[in-house]
Amino acid sequence: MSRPRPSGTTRIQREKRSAIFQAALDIFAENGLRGATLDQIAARAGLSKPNVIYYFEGKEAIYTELLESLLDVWVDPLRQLSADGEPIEEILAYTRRKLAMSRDMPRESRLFATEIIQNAPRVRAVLEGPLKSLVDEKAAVVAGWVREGRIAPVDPYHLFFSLWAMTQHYADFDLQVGTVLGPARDQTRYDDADAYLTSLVERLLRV
Amino acid sequence: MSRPRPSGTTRIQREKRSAIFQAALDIFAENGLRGATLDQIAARAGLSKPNVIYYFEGKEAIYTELLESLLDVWVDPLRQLSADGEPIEEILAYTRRKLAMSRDMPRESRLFATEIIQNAPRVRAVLEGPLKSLVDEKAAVVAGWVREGRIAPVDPYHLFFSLWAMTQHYADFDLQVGTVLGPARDQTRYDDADAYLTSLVERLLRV
DNA sequence: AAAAAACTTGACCGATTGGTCAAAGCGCCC
DNA sequence: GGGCGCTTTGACCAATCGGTCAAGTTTTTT
Repeated sequence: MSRPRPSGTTRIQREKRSAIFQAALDIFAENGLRGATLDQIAARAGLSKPNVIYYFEGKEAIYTELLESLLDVWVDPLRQLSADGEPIEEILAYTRRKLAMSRDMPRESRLFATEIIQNAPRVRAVLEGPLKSLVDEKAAVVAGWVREGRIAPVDPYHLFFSLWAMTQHYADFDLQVGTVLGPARDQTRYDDADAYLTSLVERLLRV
Repeated sequence: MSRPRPSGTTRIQREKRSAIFQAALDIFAENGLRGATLDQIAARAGLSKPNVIYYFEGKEAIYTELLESLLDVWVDPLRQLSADGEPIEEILAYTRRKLAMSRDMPRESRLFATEIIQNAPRVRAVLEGPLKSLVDEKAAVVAGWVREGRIAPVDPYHLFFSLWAMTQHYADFDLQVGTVLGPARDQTRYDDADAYLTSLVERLLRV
């Protein structure tokens, strides 16, 4: 409240706020909110600490704004799941979208994972509202497919849980996956995962 | 180095060290190493901060000792996977052991999850050594079952990844699971998960 | 029961933390 | 090019951090 926010949005504001978000994503994903420091974020963004505070109310504000700005992107793959398509193809496409997000946005995945593990005091409302509604809606679609006999009987909610778990695992537990697979399979990791998940979904859902 | 460790192990030492471990498990699982404070741990254990330091070298020592003491328990379910049993029954039993661990040891699950997500600088050696060996050994068993045509062809490593991911998901993402399922299904959550995973494993592996 | 050993803690310390503030720099429009 | 508002920062602050220490209390040993 005490600090007057700049009124109009200038070019510099867009650039610097974006740089801070990028830096904060790195730092928060690796250490969580409490484990991250403003100095780390400022250093990574190439700014001084007071300068960071000039653009955001404080450390927690960076965290919550970052989280909220990512939530939409994060649940978007599920939004695209269409009741009109061929059921198994739809679920396979959803699985691939989620796996691609693990490959291309591992920091975001880790950020959410850390937040949820630590009881998400900051995104609880979003989980309980929009996310739950969306999942309920799409679960109903899957339940419809089951009723029509177009896929094998399956609990839609646990199906989603397992898809989330398996795809996000490759981002969140990247270190473990890399260690167990060894350097030889570093290149093909996500291709192998894609093939495995494709086969799993088909076997699970084919009537 | 400076502080002389007590020589023999007394009753009080066992009790207090155990109390500190329990408290530390709570705190570390929720905040990670950097996010946890000695004051929090001491308060939860019902001790003064200097008293905690009396029993451990420092915060990091509590963390690493805790982690190491849990590692054995954590990978034990996989160790029990026997090449002599009926393949699908063996993998189902393994899945159930892992799911039971999520139900009964959620804090431990979250502690490991946080550690791995944050690049596990402290358990890397264990991952690269003993864990990798164990997984390689058991993956060979599964590969053997595939070769003999006793289960459907799968990549053993990705099979393990998916089982880890799905079972641990119920502990690590408990808040999300609970929110999506709603209070009505709170009681049956783990029974439903068990039924779902049983069906998934059977459909995935049955020839 | 007395001495030794083990245990406990209030007071304290230097380092780091999130955040403030006044003053100096900079860019952009007239 | 001069002025005004946006931007930047060095110096600083109170709070909290991990950890120390000397002095006391309790438990165990003899």
